[in-house]
Amino acid sequence: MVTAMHSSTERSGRTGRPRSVEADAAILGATRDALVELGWSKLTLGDVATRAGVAKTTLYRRWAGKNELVVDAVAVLFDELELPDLGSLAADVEDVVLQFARLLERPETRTALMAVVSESTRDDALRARIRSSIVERQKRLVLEGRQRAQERGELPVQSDDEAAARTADLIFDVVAGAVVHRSLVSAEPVDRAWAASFVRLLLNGLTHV
Amino acid sequence: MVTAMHSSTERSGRTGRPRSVEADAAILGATRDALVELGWSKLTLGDVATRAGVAKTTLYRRWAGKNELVVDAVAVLFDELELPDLGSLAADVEDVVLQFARLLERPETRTALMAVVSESTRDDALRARIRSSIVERQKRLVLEGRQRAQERGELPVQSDDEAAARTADLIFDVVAGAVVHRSLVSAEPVDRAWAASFVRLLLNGLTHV
DNA sequence: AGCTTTCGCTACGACTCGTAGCGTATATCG
DNA sequence: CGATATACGCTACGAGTCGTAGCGAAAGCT
Repeated sequence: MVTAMHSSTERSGRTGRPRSVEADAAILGATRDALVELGWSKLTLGDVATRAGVAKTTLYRRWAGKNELVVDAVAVLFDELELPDLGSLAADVEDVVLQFARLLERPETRTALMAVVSESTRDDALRARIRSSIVERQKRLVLEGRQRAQERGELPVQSDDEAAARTADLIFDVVAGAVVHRSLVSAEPVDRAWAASFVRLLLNGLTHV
Repeated sequence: MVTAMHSSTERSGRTGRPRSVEADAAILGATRDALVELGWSKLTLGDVATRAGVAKTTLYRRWAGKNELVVDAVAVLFDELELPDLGSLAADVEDVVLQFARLLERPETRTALMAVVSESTRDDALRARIRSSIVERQKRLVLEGRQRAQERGELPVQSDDEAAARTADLIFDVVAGAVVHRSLVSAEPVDRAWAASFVRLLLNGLTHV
């Protein structure tokens, strides 16, 4: 393993000089700034190092390359997403959709997210990193929403655990995929009107409109 | 305008030596080959030129850069998609979903599609190119499917034309987004089982399962 | 013919990459 | 305290890519 976990405290048996945590924060912040100003393709590690007030070699000591660095820099932004309790499943989902859309409107995430996904198609380690630090973390929103909807009686309880897990994955792909496609590919605004019609489709289906 | 249209015949008032159409085909083919072997990030225009048996300068005379070249090289693959008539809306959609998934399994499209979308977030001309040569062209599948379903009585006819257009766009984003997300982000297989449960969700909704 | 544009080729400066080597700084361990 | 171990900043480097310029030759049109 080239790069170990960064966020967690691994202050165990290590004996030498510890890595500066301030440098870590400065580098990730500088990476986001550079993404905003330059975008993915024109971002260089040398530039990030200068912005962070850090030597370029320090960057390479901590991250294997641009891909890994950007994933870490962007991942934290997704943790801001929260599922509110607005009284109904439709309202809850609609709110999260709008939150997610606002996140995708930010230049950092716009330019970085699809780029790292593209890179991950030829790099298994990178794909695993994206999954664990972004995708898998946000499935909590689906699980929480379903739990609440079941308590309200809006959704039936699935007895089979495996089937329930598959359904949750399906919903996640549909919601995240639709919002990403609308926002980044179709390049049309995800506003309240679109979110409302999407949620109606998601809950009632095409034939029950 | 740096690069003019390539596909259409613009054999009008031009007076000098015409551009070689064989070169065009060779370049686009070489681009796809290079995408398969190297992936987006390691693909270089010099390498493509060598593969195509063409001078590097010829490439730059026709395309502004890597982005535009790859969009043209990949766009034609999407025209292979066809909407079959299997008797029911569900069966038709399921089949297209599987076709689309197979297209996304190919290394060329896997690595290129998300990359150019990422680049397009900072390049309006590129975004327009993607829309006109890929996205907008494939909406035909949605329109055709709806038309057929309405004739079968599976879907109601929307009298308001604007509302109908918005619905078509919504469906397109949901279907394409879900398949792309499942295949490229979640990196899980889009098999018959997944396609079936997705179509069930799309037609009946979460609450009518 | 003459004109116009494309072609292949070579060469170029500018830039980025990722690494190596060095001396210095800052921690833990005996 | 000294010894050890690791991280740091800095400089320098070869390798590779970019996009462009300049040239003579080729291939169309009128």
